[in-house]
This record gives sequence, structure tokens and C-alpha cells, in this order.
Amino acid sequence: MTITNDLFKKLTFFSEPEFKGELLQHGQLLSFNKGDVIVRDGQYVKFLPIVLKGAIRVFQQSEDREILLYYVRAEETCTISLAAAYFNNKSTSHGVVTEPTEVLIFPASLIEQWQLKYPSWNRYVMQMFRTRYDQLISSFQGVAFEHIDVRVLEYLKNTAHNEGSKSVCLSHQQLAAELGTTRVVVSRILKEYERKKKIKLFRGRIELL
Amino acid sequence: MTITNDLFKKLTFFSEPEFKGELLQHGQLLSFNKGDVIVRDGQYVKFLPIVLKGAIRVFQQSEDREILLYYVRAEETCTISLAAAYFNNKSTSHGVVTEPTEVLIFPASLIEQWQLKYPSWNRYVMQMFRTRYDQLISSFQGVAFEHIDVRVLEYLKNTAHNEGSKSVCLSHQQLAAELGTTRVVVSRILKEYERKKKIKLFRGRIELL
DNA sequence: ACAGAACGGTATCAAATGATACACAACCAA
DNA sequence: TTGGTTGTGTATCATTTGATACCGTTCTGT
Repeated sequence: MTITNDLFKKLTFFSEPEFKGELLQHGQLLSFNKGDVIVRDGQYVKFLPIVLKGAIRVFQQSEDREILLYYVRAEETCTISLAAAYFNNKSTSHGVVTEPTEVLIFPASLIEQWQLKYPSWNRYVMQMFRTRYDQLISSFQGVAFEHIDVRVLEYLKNTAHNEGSKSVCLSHQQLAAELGTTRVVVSRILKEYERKKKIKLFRGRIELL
Repeated sequence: MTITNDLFKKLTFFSEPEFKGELLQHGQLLSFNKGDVIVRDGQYVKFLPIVLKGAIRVFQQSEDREILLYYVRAEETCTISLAAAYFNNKSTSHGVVTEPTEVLIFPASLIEQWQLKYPSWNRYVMQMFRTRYDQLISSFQGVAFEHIDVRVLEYLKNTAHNEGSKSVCLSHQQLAAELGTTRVVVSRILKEYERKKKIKLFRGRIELL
């Protein structure tokens, strides 16, 4: 896609014509495939990405497990990159592309000056921080207070709802990675929920009843 | 304390004289005592507080347990209040004063317009979001991946270090509340650490060796 | 067509954490 | 001084989650 007004059909958040001009001037379009690593833990962030299409999965990793932080979808940016870029610090998590993805990137040095010049950009930044913070608080609360079986069901319901579907397509291994537990625990819990007639299990897919 | 230039001896972050004037004009000084509730979960935030002196403990609560999010100390604000206030939403956690505290509050409606007018305020807001974000990410990682005994020791070391002391003054019950576990688990773990000569236990106080 | 990889389910055992109870010591307010 | 409260430590048991292993089925790449 050429970097033209098509861009602003995908980025409806920004309103100032001059700002759009600067985005065109300083921005660079990149395409990624599933599996590409966008952000690495411990890495400096020089450019801020805004997703135009597709998704980036942002997560934390320990020696033998990982856990989902959030997904960056169309019109969103990665707040950890934003926070890191703003103060020229390192990222504190990983970001991997989960489906074909198009991204607009621009130098991180522009973040602050744009905040002072363009209210819609400032509002966007605050909105991103706010949304992620709420998501993170919610996840934190789940991990701290809820049993893993409850979290499994909540995840399935939320994901199905967000996709406007009754099914969720992912393996037990993937679900375990999202929630920071092991594949065997997930298989055990899902089988129990199937016995209780809350879900129906297929290979690579889980249907909510 | 009268709201004069004394204020800016405690708020060194802001540099624009005009901004200082607006803080004096719109700000209001309040004092609180230990135990006072500043923020309630589910409550709208109309005013943003900046702590001048003292501390506010911000935490989440479930039916029978709670867990620390962060402490708001001098020159800091509560990011959850900030996020809630900015978009006129409800707070997602509780804030309670832990020692005699002085706070400057001003209407939340001023946050955004000040961001556009005063770079030091904008930088402050971003800094607050960034700091809290990092803290939350770190706490999340601990809860998700680390055993409770490791988290106990980390908490004690961090707290002692932040206070420039070798001791931490708090009960087992309070430590349990900070970490989202039970008093019995904490007593058991601390006793074991004492046996391993990593700490020394006193009533209401824990000394690091 | 076939070998290897991936997925799912179950079994068994261990470790970690939570629940409940109780006893004792230290502290504090009257 | 004293009674009540708070704090601490231990015991016992239950539940939850993790580790390891194994087996059978399905899928995929050559």
C-alpha cells in the first residue's frame, strides 16, 4: 500500500491535517509475517509502531513459561514500547506478530513534541496508556486472586465475545501460554468443563455452550 | 502550610512560572490521617491528588484478600486516579493513607489542557504512567512466575533498600496483604528464612541479615 | 505413502498454598 | 494491674497446580 490518504482510512483517530502531514513525512510502512519478532525484552525502542492491520502479541517470559500481556490490534500501539521509547529505556517484554500485519513506524523522538502540538495525538497516547493499564490491572487481579480454572473460562468467554463467535481457535498449548500455566493443566481443566457441559472440545478449537 | 512558594520546594518537577501560578490558583491543599480512604474502587475521580508529604497505599481487593499495587509518595500522583480522571471513568482500586499526608488536589478537567500548555506537566504525567506501568509489569511477572517465598524475600529487600534500612517494620498480616496471600503462609515462610539465617524476626519487625 | 511432529488425555506423584484451629507471648488502654 | 487485642508459630488437612511419563490420534511435509 502506498503511504497516502489510504492510511487515514485506517487511522481515524487523528484529526489535524498538519499532523497527518507529519505522519506521512516521518512515517514508514512495514509489513510483517506471523512469527516475526517486533519487540524484544531488554531492547531499546527507537521507533514507535502503530498497527494498521493485523496483530502483535505482547507477553512476558520466564525460564519455562510465558504469559500474555495484551494484543496490539489495528489503530493501536504497544504501550510498553511507547513507555520505553519516550524515556529512551529498554522494553520489558516481547512482541510477536500473530498474523500478517502492517505497521506504521516513526522515530520515538517525535512522541513528546507531537503531544504538545497535536491534541489528538496526545489524547491517543493517554488513551493507549489508559486502556493497557486497565487491561493489565484486570489481568493482575485475575492472576492474584482467581484459580486457574476460572481464568481459563474467562479467557475463552472474552475471546469468543471479542471475535463475535461461539468458538475459540487455539490449542491447549497456546491457551496455556496465554495464561502462564502448563498444557497438561489446561487439558485437564478443559476436559472437566466438557464433562460439565460448559464447552465442547475439538482439536485446535473450543466451542462455548 | 499556606499555599505559597513553600509548595514549590516540595514540587520541584514543574518549571513554568505560569503553570505554578495555575497550580496555586486552582489547587487546594488537604491533609489526611492514617487510615483515611482517598480513592474507592468504582468511584468517579473528579480531582487529581499530588502527594506533597506522606504516603497513600493503592491496592486491589477480593472477597477475602488484597494485594498491593503501589505506594504514592511525595511528588507523585495516583496513576489509576489519573487514568480514571482523564476519561471521567471510575477508579479500579482502593487508596488509603498510611501516614500523615498532605495532598494538593485540582480539578481533573485541567489535566489535558495543561498537557498542551506546559511541557513539564506533560512530562510529569508520562513519567507517572511510565513508572507505574513498569511497577505493575514487574509485580505481574512476580505473581505469575515466582513462588510466594521468593516474592516475600524480594519484597523485604526492596522495602529495606528503599528506606535505607536493614529492617522492615510491618506485621506478618500486613506483609500477607501486600503480597496477596495469607498470614499463616507468611509466618511459615519467614520462620523458615530465619532458620536459614537470612532474616531475624521480631514482633512487628523483620531484620535482613 | 509414510515418518515425524503436534496435539490431547490420562495417570501418578510432588510441591506449594490455603483453610482452620489452637496456644502462647507481647502490647495497650482503661 | 488487668483484660482484651494483636501478633506469631505450629499442626493438620485439603486443594490446587506443576512435573513427568506415556499412549493414541491427527496433521503435515517430503
